[in-house]
Amino acid sequence: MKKATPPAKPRAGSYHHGDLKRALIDAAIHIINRHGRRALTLRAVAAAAGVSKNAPYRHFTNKEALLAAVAEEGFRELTRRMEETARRTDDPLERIIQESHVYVSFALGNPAQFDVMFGFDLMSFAQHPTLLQTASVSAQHLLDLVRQCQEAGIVRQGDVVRLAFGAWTLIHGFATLAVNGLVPFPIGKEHELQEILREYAMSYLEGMQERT
Amino acid sequence: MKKATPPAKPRAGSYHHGDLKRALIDAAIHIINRHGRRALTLRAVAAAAGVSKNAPYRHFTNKEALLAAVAEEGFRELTRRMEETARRTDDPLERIIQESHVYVSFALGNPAQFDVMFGFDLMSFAQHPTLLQTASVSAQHLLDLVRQCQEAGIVRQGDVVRLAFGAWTLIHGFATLAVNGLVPFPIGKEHELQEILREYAMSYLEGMQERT
DNA sequence: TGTACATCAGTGAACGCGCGTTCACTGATGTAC
DNA sequence: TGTACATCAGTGAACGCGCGTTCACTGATGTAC
Repeated sequence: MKKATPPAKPRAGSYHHGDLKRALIDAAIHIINRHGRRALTLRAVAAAAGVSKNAPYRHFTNKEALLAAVAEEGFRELTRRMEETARRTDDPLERIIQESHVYVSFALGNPAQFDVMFGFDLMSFAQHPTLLQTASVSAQHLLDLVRQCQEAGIVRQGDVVRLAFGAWTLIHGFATLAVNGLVPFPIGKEHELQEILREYAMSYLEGMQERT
Repeated sequence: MKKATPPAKPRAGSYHHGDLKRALIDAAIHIINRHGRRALTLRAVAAAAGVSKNAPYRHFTNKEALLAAVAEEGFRELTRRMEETARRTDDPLERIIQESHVYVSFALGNPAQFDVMFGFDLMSFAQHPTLLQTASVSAQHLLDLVRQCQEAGIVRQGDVVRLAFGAWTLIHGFATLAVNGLVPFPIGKEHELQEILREYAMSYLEGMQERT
């Protein structure tokens, strides 16, 4: 079962519903992850939140705005999980391996949301500044991670953006293909996924060591 | 300008249109790449092919079938370009670098089609056997490539599927992120894209060398 | 070679549905005096 | 503390549109005799 991030403050002193905006976002995330992108209609979201079909317009100017909120919440949750994982160890190598796992797990557990987060057709990042900002926090986290690897001598010196983007590329590609069921070997069990990601991360990092 | 793959045999002795099926697929590809996924409606495709809005039903059982054809044609074209590139050199290292470039270029040039090719929500591969088969030809091509690298001693021995999938993962991730405009450095010019892909491919292959 | 018939690619009109969105409203809550 | 008013979250009905799909048809082509 998926629990909403922090308890979402019931805000006792609120108007009728309590915190409908929050409830709508949660409902939208639930629907999109369970039933796919096409099932995400404003009507369905409103119904799931137990509210009439045009109530959402009090909180979102239109459907796209709700979708942007779904994506934004996705980035926030992803960052939260990665940071939580980072706190568990000091070893930057282990961090990068564990966080790769978190990234792919998030994608597998929230396939359609993940798709929206990186879907260019449905909306453009530029039009949703807070989304852009939230997404760049995730990116920044990765950047820091790679910088730590550089400092620890695991990864060679050089443009950290290029190095980090390479790592992201690998993990993001894995996540994308995994979501679409295109991984040609079993990753259903936790340890299988762990193992293969460890292998890939190690290989990538080896390739990223100082060149002779 | 995009030319249909081979001249698509006008089939002079055909009924009214000549080869409407082919024309519909071409029109669909044109529309989806130019105006995005949402603009791809059967009506628009029919209109673009200069035919009434229900004529497509003579050739496709429904919209999803047309979409599957669009995806299939994408894999066919991608494979064609990769094979063409492979023919230009005997050096497996150079092949893998050049074909990476072809892969990403295809994605950038045909963003929405690329999206459909790997979009799980709109259809499931399993329901379209010929699509699955065409896609696996692309996969097989990559597998052969990595095997050649093994034989040339560029890549270590071991499970070729795992090694190849890792490479795919990297390139596919790059393509996906590039399509969404998320690459944090310029790749607009040909040589910029070439250069960064060469860097990544080299790093990946270094990581894939024999381990001590 | 000519006629009668079968086939089937493409037509035109229409159906029905689900959707995002708008409008005029209601009624609960917060606030000024 | 009590009353009058303003605010605004949520309602119910309806609009209008675009879409996929169906239906009965038409008319060009291929084929049998």
